[in-house]
Amino acid sequence: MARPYHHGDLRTALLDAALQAVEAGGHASLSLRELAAGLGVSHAAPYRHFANREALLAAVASTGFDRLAQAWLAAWQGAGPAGAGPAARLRLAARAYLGFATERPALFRLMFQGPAPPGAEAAFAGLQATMAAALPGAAVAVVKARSIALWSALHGFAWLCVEGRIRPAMLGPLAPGALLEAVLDAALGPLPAAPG
Amino acid sequence: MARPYHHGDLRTALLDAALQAVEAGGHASLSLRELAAGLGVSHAAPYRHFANREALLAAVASTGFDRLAQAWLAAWQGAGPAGAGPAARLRLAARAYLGFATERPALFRLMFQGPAPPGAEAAFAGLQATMAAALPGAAVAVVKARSIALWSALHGFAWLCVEGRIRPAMLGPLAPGALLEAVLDAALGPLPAAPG
DNA sequence: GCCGCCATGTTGACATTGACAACTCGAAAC
DNA sequence: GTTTCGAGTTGTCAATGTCAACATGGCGGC
Repeated sequence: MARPYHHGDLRTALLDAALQAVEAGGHASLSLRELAAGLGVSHAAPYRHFANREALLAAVASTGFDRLAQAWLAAWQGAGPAGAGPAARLRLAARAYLGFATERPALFRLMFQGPAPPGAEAAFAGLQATMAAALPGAAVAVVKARSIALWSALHGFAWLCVEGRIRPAMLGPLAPGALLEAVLDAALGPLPAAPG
Repeated sequence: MARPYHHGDLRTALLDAALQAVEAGGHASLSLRELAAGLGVSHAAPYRHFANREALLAAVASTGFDRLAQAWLAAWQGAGPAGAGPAARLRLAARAYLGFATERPALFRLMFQGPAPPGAEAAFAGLQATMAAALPGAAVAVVKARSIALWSALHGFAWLCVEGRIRPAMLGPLAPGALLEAVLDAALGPLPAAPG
């Protein structure tokens, strides 16, 4: 069965393969030629679908943001014991953010480097919407400030973990679980309790 | 005046040039050959002093951590109105961290990518020492947890700013200055007031 | 049913780069 | 004065991103 001249859906095939390659070896070692060879097309075929290497990586990063936003919203909407208050749900979403980063470290690294790909702002908008729901009646400026503070703390902790910058030797008597809770407390800040 | 066969101090010359090149164009576009040509040596000369490109970049990152630690300690030790309490001094140090990141964005990006270069842990140790001074009598585990929470929040905010992920359009009615203060408040957390 | 268009792939080429091997220079040690 | 060896050079190779020129074949218009 000879391959047809036209691949059929090379664009999505490239995206899938690139995502896999990034997760496997990091975006730095991704080679367009290797990718093309793996899909059985010539080394210049990818240029029919992406202007250059950077554009392909940006597309991969974009799908990463879609997944991250999805994970965040799923944790916020679906989960938690019935009747859990916004504070508890926000904490679950924050855990989802950290879980995403630690489960897909290479994708996470790619997502937050270079110019923001499409989807990045939408992901933050999701975070902000949940923060608004957790702070009923708060002023817009307050919600935005708290959202960025939360995002910063979560992102910083995730990044430092993913890059291996928080070494067990640095923790001393502090248990990793306790550290996680302390970081979450600081990141989330004061929140109103669950409504009775 | 013919150049002597031996450069004299090629290693430090390479480090200086690499630092400049990184700050000018980012570490991704740094080329060993270009660097060597700029210093008037052959394209293979750098390999006598650094195992590979990565090793040179790691050395640059290491000096970056030295400077960051220095900036942090200087802000903590030297500055502030006389008699300022630990909380105010810690806030100044935090501002110094953010200032470092925004003034040398490309170096900052390099420093926090890949394996931690020598000097990275010492820089964090400096942060932790100041936190310990700002929380007199606190348990070691508490100091460590608070230090990492502070580091995470600062680093996350700095990174998002440096990468242009916090766009003015996202702020709405929130003034940038107010955002900075809010992030600092959240990052620093509750601290004891200045001693009478 | 035939034909031409053009998106999609292919081949070929080029410059750049990181990296290694083999050679050479010259300053310092003896 | 000779030797040694760190430091720099030349030459080379493979891999890669990118572009230009060409080939293919499916689809719409006739």
